[in-house]
Amino acid sequence: MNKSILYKGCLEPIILKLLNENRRMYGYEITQRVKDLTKGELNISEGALYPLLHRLEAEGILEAEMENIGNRVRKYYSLTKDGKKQKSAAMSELQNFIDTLQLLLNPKLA
Amino acid sequence: MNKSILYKGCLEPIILKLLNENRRMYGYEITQRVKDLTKGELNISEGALYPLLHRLEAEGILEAEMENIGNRVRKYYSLTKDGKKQKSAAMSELQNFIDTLQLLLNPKLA
DNA sequence: CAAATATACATAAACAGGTAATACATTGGG
DNA sequence: CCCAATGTATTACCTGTTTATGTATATTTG
Repeated sequence: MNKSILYKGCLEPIILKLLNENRRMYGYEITQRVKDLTKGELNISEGALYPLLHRLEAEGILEAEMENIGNRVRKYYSLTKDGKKQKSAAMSELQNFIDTLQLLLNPKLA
Repeated sequence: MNKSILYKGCLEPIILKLLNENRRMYGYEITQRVKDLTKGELNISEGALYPLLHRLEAEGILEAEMENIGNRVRKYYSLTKDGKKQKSAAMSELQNFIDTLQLLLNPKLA
């Protein structure tokens, strides 16, 4: 039905991966990067993104620094030391998930 | 966190695929088959499975026939003609989802 | 120059699809 | 004889989304 529901639970590992590769990013930048990387397939909504970033910051997985760009404020996020461990765990979980799906879709190649 | 949440939305296409390959299956059989195929990784809970089977039957995607096995009753499900179309749609959605995830995990191979 | 669009963050309500627990009944093995 | 496995089913709850709304600045376009 609604294919976007498939992405439930994927957002966190995606963000951790992007932050691992890019050192620091701000929210809007993440949405655009993801849209770009997925050729428009995946559009992260703000209602999903910002609460998640706040939660990850509260959990000590991310740390944030504000920066003024003209009259605007940007909030840059980056991985903490804990976040890097968390990132590895999240990535292998996601990889495992994909592998398991592949087992289901194509048992013969297992 | 909870990796099982990743599988949200995957249950329907998985069931349609299994029924497409096996002509007819009953609920418990589906849970065991999935557990088997995924080497114990994915355990479908009854609270997820039965409501979904009922919904798909109500939507005309599946049809059911009861069968007595000794003193027990089994409910076999199979795809309707509509269900076979639905199955194709669901499978390509799931494949697209996996491809998109791969784009995110490994942009260089895209 | 006004209007539309893009940038940028944030929050609340509603929703969907799960989990976990519970229930009930039959069957087979130790 | 009890307990695990088989088999269908329902319910309360949880979680991570979507959708809608709000605020504000910057840039493009007719």
